[in-house]
Amino acid sequence: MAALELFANKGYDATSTSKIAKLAGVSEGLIFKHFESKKDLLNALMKDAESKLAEVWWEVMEEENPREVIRKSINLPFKEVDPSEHDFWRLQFKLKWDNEYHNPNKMNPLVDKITAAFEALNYPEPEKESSILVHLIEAISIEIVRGDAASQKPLQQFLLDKYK
Amino acid sequence: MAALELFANKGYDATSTSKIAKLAGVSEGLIFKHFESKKDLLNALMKDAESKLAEVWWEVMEEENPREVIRKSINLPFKEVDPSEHDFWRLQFKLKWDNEYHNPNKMNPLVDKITAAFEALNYPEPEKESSILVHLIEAISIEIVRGDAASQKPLQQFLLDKYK
Amino acid sequence: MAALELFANKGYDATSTSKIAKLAGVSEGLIFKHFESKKDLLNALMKDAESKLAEVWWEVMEEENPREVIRKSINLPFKEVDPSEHDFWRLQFKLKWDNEYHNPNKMNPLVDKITAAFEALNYPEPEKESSILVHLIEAISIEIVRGDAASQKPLQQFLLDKYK
Amino acid sequence: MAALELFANKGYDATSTSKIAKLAGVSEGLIFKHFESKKDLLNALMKDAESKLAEVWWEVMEEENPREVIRKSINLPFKEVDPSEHDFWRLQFKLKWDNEYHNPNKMNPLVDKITAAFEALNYPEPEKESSILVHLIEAISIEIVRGDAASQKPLQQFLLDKYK
DNA sequence: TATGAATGAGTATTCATTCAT
DNA sequence: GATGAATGAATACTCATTCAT
Repeated sequence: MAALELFANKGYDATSTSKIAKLAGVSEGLIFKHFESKKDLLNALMKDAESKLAEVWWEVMEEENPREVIRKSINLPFKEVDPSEHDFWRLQFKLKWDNEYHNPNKMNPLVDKITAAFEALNYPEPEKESSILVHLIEAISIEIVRGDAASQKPLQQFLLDKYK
Repeated sequence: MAALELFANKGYDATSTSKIAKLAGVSEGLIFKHFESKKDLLNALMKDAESKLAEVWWEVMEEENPREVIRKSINLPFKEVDPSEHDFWRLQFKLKWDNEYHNPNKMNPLVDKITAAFEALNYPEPEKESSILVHLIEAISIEIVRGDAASQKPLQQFLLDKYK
Repeated sequence: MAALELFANKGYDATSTSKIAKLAGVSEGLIFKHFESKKDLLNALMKDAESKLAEVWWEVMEEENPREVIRKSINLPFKEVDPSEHDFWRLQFKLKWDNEYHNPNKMNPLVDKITAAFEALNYPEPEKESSILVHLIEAISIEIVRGDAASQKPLQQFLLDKYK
Repeated sequence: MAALELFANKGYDATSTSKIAKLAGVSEGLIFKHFESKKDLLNALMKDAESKLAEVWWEVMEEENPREVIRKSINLPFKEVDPSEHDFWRLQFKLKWDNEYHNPNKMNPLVDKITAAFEALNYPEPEKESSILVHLIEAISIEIVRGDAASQKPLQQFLLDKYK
């Protein structure tokens, strides 16, 4: 959608409803028939963030074999997605900087899953191992949704080997 | 300065020049005597980013001993700084999302230095090792300037041990 | 009707067609099937003002006995009416302030009838007597439709005595 | 002022800030440097209503002789005023219909003063006499500020004689 | 150096009205 | 007869910027 594209690229505050309307090819008034306010439009866009995260994490979360949990986690950022999805995720990461939208516990389920995997594999400090791996997954994801997949690709195999 | 505080907390677009003036306790007109435009004010704030980076990296960059390079790099995010500096760095990281201000090569000197260190230590894939360590350093820095130093602190010793 | 209630309470300009539609429980489009425009809706509401006035005045106008004319005129504002009618009359009085709807001759028939009565009773200045009594009738009516019947009630008998 | 003129003639809701600005020959923005909001502008206009009322009533209120109190009260609506003042008073009367601005006790001081006068003159029902006279004064005032002074003028002497 | 009055373009949002279904 | 999607113009208000003092 037009709003998603603009919010993701210019930011929420720098995107006027008139620009959204123009890009979407509709009248400005129509936006406010669909959404109570500009903020509400953003909220609607963010609404399915949780379910989308769950969907992306699905493969990891249902995995029982700890070694596979690690492997699949590392692969997460490298999944090929419809590039239009990048807008969505870019907006997600951007809003981490907006206190109103930042939920520091959002990654917890994944962190816990990976921690359990490291535990099962008898790593001496599973929480810290997990914390670091999740940092890496996020950092790589950010570079990729920002458009720099090429520079990150080589890290995939490298990490897979490292954590084998 | 007032502008830095507001830009860092609310974002550039959500911060009006009138709010800056009010918080700074000066007239709105005065701002435009000092800076040509609001953008110019932001630029001035960002101006010393490079020199500040260099300053922060100084210890690392002048180090000759590769093992020490790694150690000092890991310690970078944990340096105690005047908390007012957090505004500055928070703004830096925030603007990474603004294409106009994002310079993907900003980290290069540090990356190169760390790569050379890993090379000297005969790591088989020094570039990738370096790339990953820098990702971690950035990820940890972000959490810290966002206000969550506590959760990151334990990672310091853990990383120091891991890379010893 | 919903429009009458809103026009009478909030005023014509402060009442949007969407609020009317919502209160009436119909679609906004429907309003414009029934009325050409918002103004036309107001006109329709005002349409029967004249006939309603005539109806209210009926008792007075058909009276032959001058003393009875005066008595019945004084009683006019105190007639018990369906309180939903207050919306109608409140709107009437409110629109007196709108030049487009103010008709300074609206009261003429009543004024003339009362003047004739005072004449028949040999009052020396029947026009002025009439003018004043009509002022009083209107002033009392206004207070009553505005919701303050209690404070006006005592004036009824007082005036009846005064003009006996 | 421009706002007063428009509010008095078209009504508060029917008067846009852009029309006010245009009539006043200033930019729309300037209005909001002087007043926080359109409502605040109206409030500012109404602010001195009380002091103006007191000023107009002054002659009556300070009078000791009851006969003179009545006489001066009757004369109140007929005082020659700068016709620009009519805008002010027209707005006052108009806002009586706006619950937010209607203060039913506004007339109390005058009512009380006149009641006392009728009492001193041994009228049997001073409150009702007062109530009626104040109704008349208001009704006449309304006609005059609405622009119909001519039709009301003859009532002045008539009332003076009646209450002598 | 500093103020504060002034502005034109822009903001989110609401409005009365239209029209295809 | 009725709906609901759609719109262009208007609304109250904010913005970054200018300039006389």
